Amino acid sequence: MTGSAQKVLSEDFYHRETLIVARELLGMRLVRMDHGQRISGRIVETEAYCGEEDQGCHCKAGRTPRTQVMYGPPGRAYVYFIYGMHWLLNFVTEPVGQPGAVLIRGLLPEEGQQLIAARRKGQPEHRWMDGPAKICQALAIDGALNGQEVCRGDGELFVERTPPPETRRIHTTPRIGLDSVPEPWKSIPWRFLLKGQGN
DNA sequence: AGCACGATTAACT
DNA sequence: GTTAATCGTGCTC
Repeated sequence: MTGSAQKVLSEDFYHRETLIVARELLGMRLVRMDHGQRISGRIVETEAYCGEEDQGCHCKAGRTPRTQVMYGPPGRAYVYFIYGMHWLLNFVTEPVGQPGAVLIRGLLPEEGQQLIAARRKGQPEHRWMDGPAKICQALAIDGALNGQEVCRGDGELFVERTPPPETRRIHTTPRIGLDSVPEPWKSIPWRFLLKGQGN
């Protein structure tokens, strides 16, 4: 086993409460393999979507072709299309049969800047991946990755463990874009942000 | 078979 | 602060 493989978050990491996974993903390094080259960034913003009871979660509709992957094993990508033009990346959490996912909303670029710049044409570096759809654009992520394992170092997409950030750098707010979702789901603070370096 | 709406973004004023 | 762009999904008829 190589050194880098040991740093890759395994299925066990995702096989936990969605809120825990969303919080602990902050600071970790998301890696996208692009034709043998690494594109990566530190995760600085996430949101938790927690099962059928959560009226902000797609799983409120139950098991459908779209939500199927969230009911499957953890450590998979849930990638879906929205607003007729954008892809969004999530990681599936919780045991099989218990749906949940963490939306990746913000990354600070670390590797592959040249490749990112080519896809985020004309944008300044601090705007490259400061939104969930921008991440998918920068990392060339679309529906083809839906359902793929993200807990293997030899995959196209995975996360590497980093030293945990200081607790005081972690902030929470309500989730974004759930205006028509009923309370308490609309206001519950399930958005997690890592502050303090570059944001 | 048809339709309303959305876990967004960029480009406006 | 506002708005258009654009289409898959899930619900209704």
